[in-house]
Amino acid sequence: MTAVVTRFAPSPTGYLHIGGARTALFNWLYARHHGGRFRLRIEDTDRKRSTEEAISAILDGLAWLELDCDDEVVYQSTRAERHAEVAERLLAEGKAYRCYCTPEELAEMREHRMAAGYKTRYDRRWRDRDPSEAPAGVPPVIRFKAPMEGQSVVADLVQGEVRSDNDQFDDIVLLRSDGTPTYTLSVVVDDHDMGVTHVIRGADHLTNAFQHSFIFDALGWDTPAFAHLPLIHGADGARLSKRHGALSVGAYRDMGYLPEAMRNYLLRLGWSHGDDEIIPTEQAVAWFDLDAVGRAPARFDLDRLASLNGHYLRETADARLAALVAERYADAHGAAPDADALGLLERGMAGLKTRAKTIAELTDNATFYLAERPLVPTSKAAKLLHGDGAAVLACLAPTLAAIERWDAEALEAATRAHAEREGVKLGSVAQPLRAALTGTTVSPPIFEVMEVLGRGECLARIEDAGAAAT
RNA sequence: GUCCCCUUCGUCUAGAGGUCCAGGACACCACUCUUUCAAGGUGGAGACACGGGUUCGAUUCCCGUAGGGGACACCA
Repeated sequence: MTAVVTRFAPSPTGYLHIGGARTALFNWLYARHHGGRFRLRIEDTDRKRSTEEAISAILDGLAWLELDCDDEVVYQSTRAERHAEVAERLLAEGKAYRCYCTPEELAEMREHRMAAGYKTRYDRRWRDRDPSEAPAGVPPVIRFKAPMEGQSVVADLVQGEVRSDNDQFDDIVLLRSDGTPTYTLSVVVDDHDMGVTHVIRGADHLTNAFQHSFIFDALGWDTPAFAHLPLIHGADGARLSKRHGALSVGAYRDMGYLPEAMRNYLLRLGWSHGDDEIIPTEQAVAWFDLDAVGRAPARFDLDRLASLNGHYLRETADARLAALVAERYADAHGAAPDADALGLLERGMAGLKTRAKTIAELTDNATFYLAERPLVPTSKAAKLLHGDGAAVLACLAPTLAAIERWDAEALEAATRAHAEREGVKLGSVAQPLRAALTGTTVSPPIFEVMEVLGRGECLARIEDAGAAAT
C-alpha cells in the first residue's frame, strides 16, 4: 500500500471559489486522514486567461482556510516540454497520430456530425491515413487513439462504477499544432509524475476520467483512484455563477466569516458523519473518508454558514476576537485602537460574541467601546434620551457615582434599588442608561457594559447625554 | 441532440428491506429565560418526485417517466 498523495489543481483564471475550496478541503482531509501528502498544482498551461493575481488569490485563499500543502507547488506551464515528450512517445508507439485538419474543417465537421446524430465530433480521417498524404505547410496536432469498441468503466470512489460505451469517445488532441500540450495530456502526465494516488475533483471531470484512464493505460502507468465530488449549486439550484453573489472564499473572509466555520460548512456539503453537525477540523481529519461522500449536488446555504460561524465565534478566545475586530475597525476608520481600547474590547467580548454571526457584525456592535465621546446616538437612542430619559439619568447619576465597587453586580443592585425607590421598572432606567452609554438601544447587558467601560467613562457619557438633551 | 450522474422536510442531511405513521441540524413559529438584543432551554409545523414491478413487507432493490445537474474545444 503506497502512501496517499492527493492534489488540488486549480486553473488560475480567477479567485478561489467555493467549489474549488471544497475540492481542496476534501483533498487535504483525505491526505491528512491517511497520513499522506496534499499537493498543489497550478494549471496555468499557456492560457491568456491565467494571471498572477489569480495565482496569489488561490494561494491566499488556501492559506486563509489553513489548508497547508506539501512539497513544492507545481506550475504546469513549466512542464510543457515533458508533456510534448510524452506525446511524441505515444506517437512513436502508434498510440497517437498526427491530424492535419484545419480549425475550419473541424468546425464544419462538428456541425455536420452533430446534426446527423453521430456520437463523436471528429471522423478520425487521419487516424489510419498514411503520413505521406500530409498536406504541405499545415502544422498538425497529435491526437490520441481512443478505443472504438467495447465498453469502459471508471471505478469511482464516490460515483461507483461508471460505464460508458467506447464508441462515443473522440480521438482527443494531445498536442496542439503549435506544440503545446492540452489539458488532458498535462493532467495525466503531471498526476503521474507527481505521484498522485487519488484524484479528488469536481464531478464536471467525470467524463474526462475515461480519457485520462485510456492515456494512463496507453503509457503503462498506474491509474490513480478517482473520486468525483458532486458540484455545489446556488441557493436556487442552478449552477453557481456571478449572479449568486459572493463566490470567492476571500469575499467570505471579508464579510467576517471564520475559516474554521467555512471548513465545517464546506465539509458538511456532501459529506456526513451520522447526525454530527459541529465537526472541528481535527475531528474531521480523524473521521473523513470518501465513502461517506454523497452523490447528489448540494445547494449553498448562507444561513447555515452564518449559524456555524456564530457557533465558532462563541467558541473563539476573546483576545483573538478583539484583534480581529480591531483590525476591521482600523480598516474602516483609518486608526487602529490602542492597547487600552483593545483591552476594553477583550473584556467586553464575552457579552458581544453571543450577539453576532460574523466579525463584521461583531465589529459594528463593538463600536461603542471604541468610539470617542461624545457619542452620536442612533435616532432610537436619541428619542429615549430626549423624553424622560435625561431626567431619569440625572436622578440616577448620584447613586452610581457613590458606588464603591464598580462591577456589574454592584451596579445592578444599586440600580435596582434605585428603581424600586422611584417606583419604576428596571427597564425604564436601564434603557436610557443603555442609550447614553452605547448610543444604541441594543447592547450586551448594560451593567456588564458599565463594568467594562469603567466609572469615569460611564459617568462622563451620562453627563454627555444630559447635556445633549437640554 | 448524444452520453453520464442525481432525486428524503424550504436547505444540508441520517437512513444501507421490517427498528420509520422517517431522525438530526439550519431557517421558520410558539413558549421560556430576561434591563434591550442575542445566546441558551422546551415544544411545534415541515419530506421519502411520480408510476410500475420484486418481496409476506419497500425510503431502502429493479425498470420506466418527470425534473435537476454534468460532459461532449487545437479551455482547463
